[in-house]
Amino acid sequence: MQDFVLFHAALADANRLRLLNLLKDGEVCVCQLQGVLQTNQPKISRHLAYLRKAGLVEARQDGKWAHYRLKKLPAPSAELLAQTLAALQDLPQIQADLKRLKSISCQPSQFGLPSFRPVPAGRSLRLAAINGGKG
Amino acid sequence: MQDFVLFHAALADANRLRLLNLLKDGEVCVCQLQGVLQTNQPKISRHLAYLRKAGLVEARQDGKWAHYRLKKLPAPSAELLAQTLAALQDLPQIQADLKRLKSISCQPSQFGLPSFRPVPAGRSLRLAAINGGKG
DNA sequence: TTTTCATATATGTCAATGCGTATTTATTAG
DNA sequence: CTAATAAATACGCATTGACATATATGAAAA
Repeated sequence: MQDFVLFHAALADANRLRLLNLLKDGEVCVCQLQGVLQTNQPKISRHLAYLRKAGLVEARQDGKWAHYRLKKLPAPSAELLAQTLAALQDLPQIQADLKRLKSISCQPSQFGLPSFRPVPAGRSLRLAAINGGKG
Repeated sequence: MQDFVLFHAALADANRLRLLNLLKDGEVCVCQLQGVLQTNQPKISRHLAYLRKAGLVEARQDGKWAHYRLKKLPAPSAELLAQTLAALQDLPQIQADLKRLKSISCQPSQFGLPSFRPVPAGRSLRLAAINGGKG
């Protein structure tokens, strides 16, 4: 019972719904999430931590970047989440978020490029390449 | 967006999930809901009011009794609620609730439940006076 | 090494929510 | 009318959650 309560509580927040929507097609870097939601970084981090504790997402650390993705859920929850995300697609803001995500690469400082370019996120690029042959 | 948030917030409570489950097969009197959940009356009333404001249930007044039922929901929410209720059916407490509902008729005074739970320890002079004066 | 930067967490404040108790409203009975 | 009963609401309190600011951690750069 408590599982259901926590599950729905995790979805009962606009920021978290937007975050989950951004993760629906694969893992995304925190800095991009911040760029899309246009808010301060601790806020993103807190909501991601909430989702992590609720078991809805998991994180992969890659150097100093953290990439989040949806977690594989047990049967009933997986269906519910999928259905919720599907229903959200009608909302203009949700569509705008996805559009914006595509236009934002993983550039932490939004107003100045770092001297390196980690990876233009998403797709099939493997950051493991950087991990293995870093340098 | 806010609709989704309110919807999930309404489902993010064990009492409300149990209440919705009890309503899934048709309208039920408040006094029966109280009998099944075995708790004080204002608690039931408050959660029902919450569900009413969230648009998930509606009430029918019948003399001094109130009967609640699930409200017809717009497409995405209806599916989500149905799926949630279906998933709940696996829980022992949810099954027990339904079973008890069938065995309870609409006669509130039978349950012997006060509208509030009296203080356990002696020391409440007013309550003692009332109880003593009556009996 | 130190600095820089991306992310996480600690802290303090404020609003929302849930609870138990008490009271009020509305309806029926005498 | 008064009394009794079903349900809703008001009140005080404790817990939770969201937020902004500040600080800590940890990895890469210089």
